[in-house]
Amino acid sequence: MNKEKISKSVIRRLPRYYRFLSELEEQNVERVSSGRLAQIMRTTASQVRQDLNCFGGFGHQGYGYSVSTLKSEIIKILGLNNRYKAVLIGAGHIGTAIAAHMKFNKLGFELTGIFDNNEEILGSKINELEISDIKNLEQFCNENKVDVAFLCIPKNAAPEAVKRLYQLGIKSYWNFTHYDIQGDYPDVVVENVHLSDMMMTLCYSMNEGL
Amino acid sequence: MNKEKISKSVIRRLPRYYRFLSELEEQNVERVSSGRLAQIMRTTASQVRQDLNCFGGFGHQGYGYSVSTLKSEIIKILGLNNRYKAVLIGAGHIGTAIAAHMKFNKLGFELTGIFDNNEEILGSKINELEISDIKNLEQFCNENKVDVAFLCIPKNAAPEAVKRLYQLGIKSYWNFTHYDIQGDYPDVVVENVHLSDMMMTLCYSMNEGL
DNA sequence: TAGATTGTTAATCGATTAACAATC
DNA sequence: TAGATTGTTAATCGATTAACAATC
Repeated sequence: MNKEKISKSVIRRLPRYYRFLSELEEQNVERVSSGRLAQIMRTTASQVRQDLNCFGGFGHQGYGYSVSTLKSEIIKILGLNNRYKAVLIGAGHIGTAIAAHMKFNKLGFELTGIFDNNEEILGSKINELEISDIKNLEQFCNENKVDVAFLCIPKNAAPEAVKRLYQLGIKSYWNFTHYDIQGDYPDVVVENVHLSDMMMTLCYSMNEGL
Repeated sequence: MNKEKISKSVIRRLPRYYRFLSELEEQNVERVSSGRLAQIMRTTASQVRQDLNCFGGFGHQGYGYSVSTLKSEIIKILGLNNRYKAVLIGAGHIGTAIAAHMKFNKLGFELTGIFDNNEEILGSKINELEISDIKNLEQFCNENKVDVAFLCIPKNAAPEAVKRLYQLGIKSYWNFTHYDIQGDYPDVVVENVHLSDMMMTLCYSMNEGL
């Protein structure tokens, strides 16, 4: 694997490679050329080869890429074989949907705890996993190794929650709030999901034709 | 407003300007310089001025930008005063969360219909809005103007659903599935939300330190 | 007026695309 | 061998940052 820092643009394309390679594999396609892959991904063969070459020479001249090898290499690169232990903070609409819907173990994660402060839902279950009182967060994290937190709480509750999580040593976040975690904790890994920003972008695009 | 095509990168930053300007307004801040705004957004003053200048000279030399003017200009640019009529297709975990959680009318939209094929949930309500049988989609869309569809269904149901929606004249989509709409309908406006891709990216970043 | 800060042009940086020799 | 297709270098394109004259 290459030493050079891989650019964010490349990384963001890797899951798409992974998805399309999985499809090809399901269709029992054995090999694929950069040109064909580019077609599927709606990009250029050049980009495909550039991207894949960041990580090593997976291809064979005159042949292309082996679908199964390439797929498993990308799994390794993304680290999907991990089982990072995750806690979900906030079992409201979005949090519940995430907990119930995501196939965590195909994505490198395992959901090990769900926390909320709403007494009405404490004790009820999402996919076998009980919703715990946020008061027990410290105890839980001290007893169980936790790698990452999924933040599905209101924005104004976020600073306090992150403060507690950070103190517990959790430095990776999947952040559905608009709280700017990295602004306060620069050493942290964050993936932001700003659904309302995306809606606004969509709104702009719909306008654009005018 | 400028004729030049505005780049996607700029557009994706507009919601963030909007959010931070709203915050400043709440704090009764009257004016803001590109430098201050850059600090809040964690970018450069240069970028702020370049971005804003795509749309016209909202600033005043030696003074900066008026928070309220700038905010309302960005609302206009994004089109947040619109009430685009939306239907939600699929009232599963994600669909329900979206319907219940998003403040559509602050984001340029109005949710006017929810459709599903699961008989068990037909008739139940999310925020006053009844879940309708997907069989009635055509009838509903013919009787009501619909501008955009939010797709929260499984991937394999997506091609069929989009086919029907497209035939009904709906050419804008907020797409939570992995179905590549633009591949099949190039004239369509799509905003994709690929939550699992984002999880994989997070997984990669967590790995990276190793 | 002097200081601040914009709008805008120029310079830099990074990402994408093209080209082609290497080679299976 | 001939054809296909990679890996990689070079060229292009676009986005970000720097610089500075204009001006409030």
